[in-house]
Amino acid sequence: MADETQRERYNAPASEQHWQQKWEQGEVFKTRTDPGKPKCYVLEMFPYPSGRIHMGHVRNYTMGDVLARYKRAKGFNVLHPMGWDAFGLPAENAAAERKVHPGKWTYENIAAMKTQLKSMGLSLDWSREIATCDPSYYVHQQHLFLDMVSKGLAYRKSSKVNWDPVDQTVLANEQVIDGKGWRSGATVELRERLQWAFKITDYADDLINSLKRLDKWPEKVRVMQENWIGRSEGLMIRWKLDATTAPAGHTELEIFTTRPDTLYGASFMAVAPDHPLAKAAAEKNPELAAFCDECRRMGTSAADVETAEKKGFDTGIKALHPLDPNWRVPVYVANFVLMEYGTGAIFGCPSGDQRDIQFARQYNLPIIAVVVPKDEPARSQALSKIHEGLAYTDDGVMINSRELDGMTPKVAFDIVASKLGGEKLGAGPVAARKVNFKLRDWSISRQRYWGCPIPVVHCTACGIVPVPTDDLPVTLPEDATFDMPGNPLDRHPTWKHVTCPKCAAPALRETDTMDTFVDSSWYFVRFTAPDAKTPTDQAAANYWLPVDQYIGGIEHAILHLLYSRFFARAMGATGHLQKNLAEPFDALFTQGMVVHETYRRAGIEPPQWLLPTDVRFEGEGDARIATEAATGKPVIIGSIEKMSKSKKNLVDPDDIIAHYGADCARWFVLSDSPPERDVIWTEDGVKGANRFIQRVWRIVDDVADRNTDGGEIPGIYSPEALDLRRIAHKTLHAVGQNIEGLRFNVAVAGLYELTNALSAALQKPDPALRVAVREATEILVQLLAPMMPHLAEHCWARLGKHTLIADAPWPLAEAALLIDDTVTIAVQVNGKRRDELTVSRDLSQDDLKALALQLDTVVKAIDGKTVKKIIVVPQRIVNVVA
RNA sequence: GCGGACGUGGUGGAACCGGUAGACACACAGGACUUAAAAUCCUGAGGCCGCAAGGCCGUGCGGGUUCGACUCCCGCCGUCCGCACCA
Repeated sequence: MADETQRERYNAPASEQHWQQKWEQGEVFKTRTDPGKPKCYVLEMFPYPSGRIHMGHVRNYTMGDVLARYKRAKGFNVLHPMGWDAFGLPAENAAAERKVHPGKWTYENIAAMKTQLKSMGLSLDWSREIATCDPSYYVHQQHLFLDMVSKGLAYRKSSKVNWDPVDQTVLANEQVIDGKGWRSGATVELRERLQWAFKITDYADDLINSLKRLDKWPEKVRVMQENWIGRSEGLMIRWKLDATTAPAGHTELEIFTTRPDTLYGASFMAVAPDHPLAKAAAEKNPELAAFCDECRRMGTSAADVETAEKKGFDTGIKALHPLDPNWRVPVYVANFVLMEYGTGAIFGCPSGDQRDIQFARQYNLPIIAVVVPKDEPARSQALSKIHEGLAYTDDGVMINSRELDGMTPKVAFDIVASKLGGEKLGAGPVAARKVNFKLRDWSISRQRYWGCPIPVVHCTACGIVPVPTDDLPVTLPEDATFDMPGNPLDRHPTWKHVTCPKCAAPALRETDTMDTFVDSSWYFVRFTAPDAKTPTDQAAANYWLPVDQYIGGIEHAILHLLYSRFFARAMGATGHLQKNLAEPFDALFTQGMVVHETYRRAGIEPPQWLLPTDVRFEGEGDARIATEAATGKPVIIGSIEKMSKSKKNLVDPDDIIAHYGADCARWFVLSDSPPERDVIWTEDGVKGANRFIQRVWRIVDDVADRNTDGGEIPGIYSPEALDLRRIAHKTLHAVGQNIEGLRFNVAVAGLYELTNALSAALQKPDPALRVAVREATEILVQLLAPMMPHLAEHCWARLGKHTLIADAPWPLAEAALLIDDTVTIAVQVNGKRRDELTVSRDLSQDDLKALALQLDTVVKAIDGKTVKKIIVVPQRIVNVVA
């Protein structure tokens, strides 16, 4: 037996390199489509090739890898691919700043990050690697695009677009945050432009309804998507305008409402400043025109909206109430009415809407309560609140509403809908039921170089002509310039000048490229057949899809996931995927961030942040004192925040892997914190993980030294051996369950327990334990394998195995060992724990009751009172009620 | 404002379907080994009272249901996140 001083420490960096080579040489993780085997598609959101991986990547890919390796061991044919979301602005910014071509920059970054990912020992099938910037990928995207054009799912529309004056590009609504560009932070302007868009609104209903079926998605994400799509049922109502007051040509005003039941509470109409009626009225009214301009200038940021007053301008126009033509309602232009939603016009019922009541109070408009609680005193309270300016928006009964009085709002809604639906205004009905969505079509045109070219040609004679399939891909020109703002493709001297594919006349190429969200909306499909000549290989797609477990950050909860869901449907409609697939991701998991303390120089404003590696610490716990390593000057230990370049609270995965090894980093990010929550990166935690690795190695080395595998399996195990076997098999069972449920932190805790039990057993010289120790050690190593694959391989070899643990099947737990012969049962008196009993598990309830009642502690607690009843929960508890 | 999640020791957290709260880890304290340190091993620890045995309290707060509540229900308080004038 090697004594402790002789025993070599586990050399992680050397071992890890060795085993990574073995895996690569054996093509261990190469996946083939095999309909004979059950499949499991594990996918982590692919990275943007920024240049270096960060701890967030380490956490994300480790989680996926644990699941992938586990499923492999369980006998699944696992697809676990990796690629690069490689188009996007940073490459162009780098080109402008450093005079390096975006392609060169991107591919160099990919090479660097690929090396880093490989050093993590992930069980990836690198033969399926995809880079979305590669023509071999985007050629298929161009095919998909043209097929979507022919199905009407991609179309051009003139629309107001969000123009980012700094990035010189159009932004999707989703990329505008509080009125500012999501990348540049510049205030976004509105411009009219012809844009390519995807008809995601065609699927609005399906996208919202299908959310119900996604029961393995976080509730939070489903709710976010539901809110984003924003379905509401209501009524379109056309109001006749009083001809003596309305501008010429305007005879009616159509509004959308979800509350037609409150029509008798109407006290005003309001239109958006950009509404045609507002514009027409403004033509003859300079004051109104000025008001509309002022509204347009008003910020739309959250802060602006919150503080902004409800402002309006009475146009003098009157609308005729649809339920009473003698009732004239004034039409205002109001700053809180949005042109983009509904018809850009509303009717205001102040008593039932908080915005309306504010508006009405400001302009002295009538406030008529129409819905109030059915019974007192709630009704009086609601009425007085309305009087104070608080709208009543809950359910109740109709009042002040003539024929609707006494009805519920729901019934009133239906009555109004059918009444007005049956009446005519001109050729059409006065009102019609309508479902409205907040979701807009997805505008994909970007005035950028580093994106997928939109494969169409503009011909003066033929209009928009698709590039013929044989001419695809339309590739990006290499010799673009990046030294000025604007679109490099548009100012390229020759690229856009082509002949029309239809009439051969000189024509112009489309110079817009696609939003990079398009690239990531179908990459998971391409992974199933990355070399197919067509965008998809149906057989492969049918076998592999949907993705069984998708793992990524919550920041993609809305856009990426919604777009991917749309693409699955659009690809079904264009024949690239089976139609009934629809949902691309069966289960979704959103992992938490990696966070770290922040450090800054003391007494300096604005803050000067320091890297953790530049700070020295003295003392422990709360008494820690930090100084700057280089100068010895005091450093303030700040709050724990998401690792970011700006706060410099970064830990470089490369440093950790070089020093402690990938397994250590992997183990750390899996430990302690539940995977959906943030994990705090600490040096102590990493050291703890490293201690555990060394401890496992010592145990395995020790067990191997003792050569215990020669032992005969005894007919009867000693009680101690049986205990160890029980712990091993119970842990085996629990770790499997916990990995499947992605409760990695709980799995880790179980592995610590098994390790503790094993070290305790090793301290005992009992030879009867040898076989059980050997068995428990092998189980431990196999359970560690998905999480710390290199260490596990090393231990496996040390235990004399000549195969890779990566190829070893997951061990089977012996069912008999999962059940204890004896159980410890808590004994309560009146629900308070007083004692415990260790008894045979099949002891009868009556015997158990008798035993419990004999306990001194129980007798004392009963204190002579009559025992009323005794509750026995088998194998858990006895509760004496006295 | 609307929607969602969460609240457990010094810290991260565990606790199956309502059944012994605090597993496991970090930090801490004490001890062993060592000339010393590191490494390793052992022990202790929710709070209060007590030498101890033991007792009382205890999962944000207040109620309720139950033989029994971290878990279920009602009402508060607090933290975090998402959306935001969506008619």
